[in-house]
Amino acid sequence: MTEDQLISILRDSGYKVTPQRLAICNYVLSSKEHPTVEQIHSEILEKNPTISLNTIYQTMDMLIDLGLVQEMRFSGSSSRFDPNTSVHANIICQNCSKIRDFESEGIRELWSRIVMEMNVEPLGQRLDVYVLCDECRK
Amino acid sequence: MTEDQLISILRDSGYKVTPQRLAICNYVLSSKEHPTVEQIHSEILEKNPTISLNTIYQTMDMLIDLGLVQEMRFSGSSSRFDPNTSVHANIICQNCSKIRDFESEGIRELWSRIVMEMNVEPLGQRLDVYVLCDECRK
DNA sequence: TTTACAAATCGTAATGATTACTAACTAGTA
DNA sequence: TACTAGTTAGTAATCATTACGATTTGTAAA
Ligand SMILES: [Mn+2]
Ligand SMILES: [Mn+2]
Ligand SMILES: [Zn+2]
Ligand SMILES: [Zn+2]
Repeated sequence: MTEDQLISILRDSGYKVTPQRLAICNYVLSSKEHPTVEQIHSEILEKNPTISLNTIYQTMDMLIDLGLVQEMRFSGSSSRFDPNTSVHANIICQNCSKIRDFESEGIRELWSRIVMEMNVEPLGQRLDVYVLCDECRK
Repeated sequence: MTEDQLISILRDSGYKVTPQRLAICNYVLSSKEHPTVEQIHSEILEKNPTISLNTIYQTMDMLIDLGLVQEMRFSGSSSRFDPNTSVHANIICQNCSKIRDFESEGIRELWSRIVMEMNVEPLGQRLDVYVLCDECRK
């Protein structure tokens, strides 16, 4: 998504466009790390040294409201945020907590069959697979 | 699972068999509600009026260690515990938070294909579908 | 451009679920 | 029966998240 597109979405939904929001959105929406608020905060702090942790929380609430990110809660750690809201699997290492996305035509197709079998209208989904990643298996 | 089987599992794993543990396990392992610690606690209190909330937490940790339950964290509410650790989907109402399990040969088969495509050795999984349940759609 | 105002931000306080601690208790064993 | 390591209950501490309020700012109307 371009910055102009993002700005349109914010304005259309009645959200004001602020430098803080742009900085946070730019980082989060392009992130592959499924970052925590703390990670987002320390990243943004480098260029915007007065930004509040609270603003990160509020902006994540906004992004959730807009359907642009999904919150993922875990035991033993704080929430992580996923800008990929399409059907995909999160491959999560039980040891180091790294998360890798897996997306494919196959998984979308198979998941849509499962949804059909369940006979529901999904508003969203969370498909986690818990593994030991290659590094942690060594 | 019978109580005798449960007792064997506890003993074999070096856990002592206490009345508190039996009461909690009997309730949780047969529950379909994906209960919270609070729900478990108030349920157990009726027959065991001095049981501590802390004991519920510790027993849940034990059940997780034994692989007999899975913890599910959510935004806006406390953890819920699922005694069904096999491959299944949790159909979760975004409005009233009720959770319904969906299990079938189809979903197990399709999920195993997805796992094959991902080329991982799963230690577990969490398949959530977010919906509005029949009641909440009215 | 200036003004008005609702919304956003920041810093901090409050909340609440979870975890840590510890003295008293008990299941399992010899 | 007596011993001991593990367990429990009660409570205190933690810490991620949410609530609050004074100040600032984006937006749109004048
Ligand atoms: Mn993801
Ligand atoms: Mn379930
Ligand atoms: Zn790892
Ligand atoms: Zn509902």
